Amino acid sequence: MQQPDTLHYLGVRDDIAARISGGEFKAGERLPSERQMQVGGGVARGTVREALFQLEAEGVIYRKDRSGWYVSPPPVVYDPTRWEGFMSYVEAQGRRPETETLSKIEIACDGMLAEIFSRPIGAPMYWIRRRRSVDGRAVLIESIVVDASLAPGLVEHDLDGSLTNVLKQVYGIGVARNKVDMQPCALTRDVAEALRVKSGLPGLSLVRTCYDAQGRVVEFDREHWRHDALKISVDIRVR
Amino acid sequence: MQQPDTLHYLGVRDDIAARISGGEFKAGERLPSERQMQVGGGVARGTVREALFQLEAEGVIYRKDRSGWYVSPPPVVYDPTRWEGFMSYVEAQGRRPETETLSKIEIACDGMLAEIFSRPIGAPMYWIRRRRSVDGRAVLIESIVVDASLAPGLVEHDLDGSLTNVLKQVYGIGVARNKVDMQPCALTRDVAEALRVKSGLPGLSLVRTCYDAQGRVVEFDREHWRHDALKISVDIRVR
DNA sequence: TCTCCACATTGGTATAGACCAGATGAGAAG
DNA sequence: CTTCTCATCTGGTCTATACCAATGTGGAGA
Repeated sequence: MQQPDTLHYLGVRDDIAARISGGEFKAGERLPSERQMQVGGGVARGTVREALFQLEAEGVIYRKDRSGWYVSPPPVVYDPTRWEGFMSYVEAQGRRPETETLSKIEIACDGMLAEIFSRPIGAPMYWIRRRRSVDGRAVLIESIVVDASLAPGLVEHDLDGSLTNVLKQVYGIGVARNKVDMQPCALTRDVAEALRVKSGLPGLSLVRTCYDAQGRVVEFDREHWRHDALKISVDIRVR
Repeated sequence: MQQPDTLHYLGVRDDIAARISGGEFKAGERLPSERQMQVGGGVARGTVREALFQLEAEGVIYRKDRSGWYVSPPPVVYDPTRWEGFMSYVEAQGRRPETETLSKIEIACDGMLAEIFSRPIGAPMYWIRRRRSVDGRAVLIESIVVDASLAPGLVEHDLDGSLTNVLKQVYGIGVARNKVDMQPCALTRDVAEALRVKSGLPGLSLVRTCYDAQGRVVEFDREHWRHDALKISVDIRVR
């Protein structure tokens, strides 16, 4: 059965990939179960899974725990040099953005935050955790910290929309500088649970620090994205 | 042996991670073989591999095919808004950059390139393929296309250094605009082979289009990075 | 009609064993 | 001392099986 230059799992991979690109399965649709694909190809279930992992790494398919494998929708394009928020750029791409606030509490500034915000340890901070979705699929978890002294009562507001808008329109806080760090990572337990994916799945970690015109840190934001949901595009002109 | 909330493979993962952060294994060093770790923990080899895959996804370790698992060195920081080339920013971070030219040939402009470069189909182009390493480990494969009419005889030069420098100093071509797209991907067969990694490993695809002051496309560059070798950092001020 | 529960299905984890091909290193040959 | 060969070690692939836990479904009951 196996040819020397055709590994079984790659054969199965190509098979499934062809059926997807051939239109048999469309974006968002469910694939047949692992056991069904197994009997079709005459291979062990582990081999089918190997092929599915491959396609998952490529961003072609994704899984919902114990529900099945689904065809991935196209990724969202993100430009870190633009000021638009999530809701705005997702919508501009013809997709349906959604934000859920998972928690919003007041915390005391710890050592790391003290350094980032240049505030004393123990100073009040707001900590907001949100889940954002595109077309009904959760794509990122973000963990935002805002200096409570700059935006008192922030957590009383509805934060299921654009936080940037609230900061600007309610508190008059504008952002003058944005520092963004991005790094491939594995999604850790708490994030993976909130995204309802398997812990350890590859993802993209995005850390954003926003400064106002006075150079004060306004917002510190850690985002964890599904690796298949995002495409980064930067357009730079000479300064 | 197994607790309900402690999966075997996560236990093994934590074990290995602790030994790495504890200093037992240092960056670049080899871990014990899978079979050795198996007997130590009293688990099946598949379970040990599951743990190793997890650490690989996290960027903590990497593998050399059929040689063993090694501890990952820290990633290189890349800022797409800066004009520095690879050689320059890697060196600035105290690492040792290296470039090998795998091939450099003249090709005819195909449909896709014609559109990108705004040149007729069949126009002469140079196609350069290079492998770049940090501290002796191959981290990316790049595939560069340059308009041959802008830089005649380019491939006669030594390209094992900075291509940007050659374009500027020999041909007087400067870059005025840079468009960079990044997307998590799986490393496909040819790239994986050149990087000597397993095909399908997660990576980062980076596509760069360079324009000169007249808006002509000077260079079109596709880079495929190991996912654990790169960290992206962007610092943006309001325009 | 709606709700709730039991059950079949699905992916997730784990074991054990087998063989292959590339990498490596030790030893033989020059 | 160098070069070549070969046995050994390593990860890579594959099969087969088993059980678990979450999901989704359909039927019973309110």
